[in-house]
Amino acid sequence: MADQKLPTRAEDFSEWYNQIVLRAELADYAPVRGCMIVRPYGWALWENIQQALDRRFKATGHVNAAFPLLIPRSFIEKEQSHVAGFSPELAVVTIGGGEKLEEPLVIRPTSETIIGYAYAKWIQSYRDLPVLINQWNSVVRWELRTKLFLRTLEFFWQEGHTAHATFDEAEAETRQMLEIYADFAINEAAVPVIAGRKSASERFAGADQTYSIEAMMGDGKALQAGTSHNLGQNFAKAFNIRYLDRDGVLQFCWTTSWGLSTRFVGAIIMVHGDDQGLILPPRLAPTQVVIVPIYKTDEEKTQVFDAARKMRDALIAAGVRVRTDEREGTSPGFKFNDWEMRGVPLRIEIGPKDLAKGSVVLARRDKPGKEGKSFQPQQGLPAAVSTILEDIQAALLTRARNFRDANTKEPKNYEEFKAAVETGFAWAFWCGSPDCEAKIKEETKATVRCIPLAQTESSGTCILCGQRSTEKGIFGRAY
RNA sequence: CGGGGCGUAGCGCAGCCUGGUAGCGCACCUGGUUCGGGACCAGGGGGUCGGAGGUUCAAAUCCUCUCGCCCCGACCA
Repeated sequence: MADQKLPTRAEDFSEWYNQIVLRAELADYAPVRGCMIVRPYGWALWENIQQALDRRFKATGHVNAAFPLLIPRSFIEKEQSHVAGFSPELAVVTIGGGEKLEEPLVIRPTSETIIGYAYAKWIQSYRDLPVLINQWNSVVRWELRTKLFLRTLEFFWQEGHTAHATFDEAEAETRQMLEIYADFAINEAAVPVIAGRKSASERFAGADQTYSIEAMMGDGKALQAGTSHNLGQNFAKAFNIRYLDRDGVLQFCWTTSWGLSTRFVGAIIMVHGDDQGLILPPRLAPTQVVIVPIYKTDEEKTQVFDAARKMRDALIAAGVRVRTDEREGTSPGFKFNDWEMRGVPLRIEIGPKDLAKGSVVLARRDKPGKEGKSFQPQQGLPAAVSTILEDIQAALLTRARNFRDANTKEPKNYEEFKAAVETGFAWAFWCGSPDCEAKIKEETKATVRCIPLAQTESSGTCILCGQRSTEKGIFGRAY
């Protein structure tokens, strides 16, 4: 049993990640380079992410729809910076039904253009606004370097697209969706994120303003976990999305778009996972509780299974996502490790000794070994389990936040800055010039992840050039 | 696309240097003993050695080309 242990995160973070994805059966490699098969367990996690987000979208007035996968190439070319940004990574269909197509079709890398086309047809009057549509789909971007969940040629996401009468409304929408992403990340995924504005160089192709939520992974690197764009009137002008205002004047709409992808699964893995494997936040875990029955004889087995199933049913009735592991031929010890690899937040062990005492053993995934184990009476178990799951959820967030804060420095000078971004984030004033940004990246591999919306000081000097500056950025090496 | 590494059973690898017709561990199947932290014994199934071409009596092994994957860089959610 030599190969049962994962490499530790300290040894090889990248390999640790790859193996968790494969061994927890979240995803597998596809026959096409850079593509991913999302396995049922990974998809179940994604479905829970979808539900948590979709709920929030609906609550803020958005509706879902579906737009086509294939887009006329000319559409992509209508918005200048959009085509410049995306053309290198487009997959293009040139043959259909055995015939060369008159106009090649691109497989959507994102849907601003096709949606712009539709919105232009649908919107006539200010009375038609705002339009608040989201779609759950997959998109294709021909990336050079891929990694399961974090960057694949095809990835699953949601993309929201809205149209408004004024800049202010569009900006409010952009910021609202950013807040929704942050709320989701923190309260559902227990992933602490920093919400902020992107620098010009990191802006979405075709956006006036891009906002993002940024999280710190277990190796100190940053991951952009969701983005929200104020597209200004760029796409409205490219696709002629116009409305007649109250005064009878024809105006261009103001549009937004925002997306969060299966990359977020990668964030959950890298934020919470430990050297035993995955740790899933209870609110998103496909299985929140696993019951492992322990027995020797057939008679014990019957009794233990019976008790385990009753317990399972009581937990289901209490709204807990629970399953019993009734596999034959594997030892309890194996099952413990197996479910720890898969990140199940709470394990219930039940055996003959527990039946005799009317108790069970609970083992928390977030606290390895004895420390996380406790005896619990079978009476009132569902309530106790719910409480513990909430406690785990909170503990994961606290731990992740502490880790991030411990690895976030406020360097006084450029030397300290360089040291800080070796291991984590640096929170530093930046003059805003692309030159300084580029030079910092060249010298340290770190980039401005975002300029946080929550600023703590009103002015200082740029960490590189020393010019007066009014905003601090979060710098770090990014995935 | 540049640099590096690797393709041999589902997974991890040995064999290759020095050609002789494929092996180990894990996993899988069967039976038995086990079972409160990754069990053990016995038996068994599974391979176009990434692909194509070449050299040779004979190629996993030598030569040429090719495809793919992983890691590191440049670009990105």
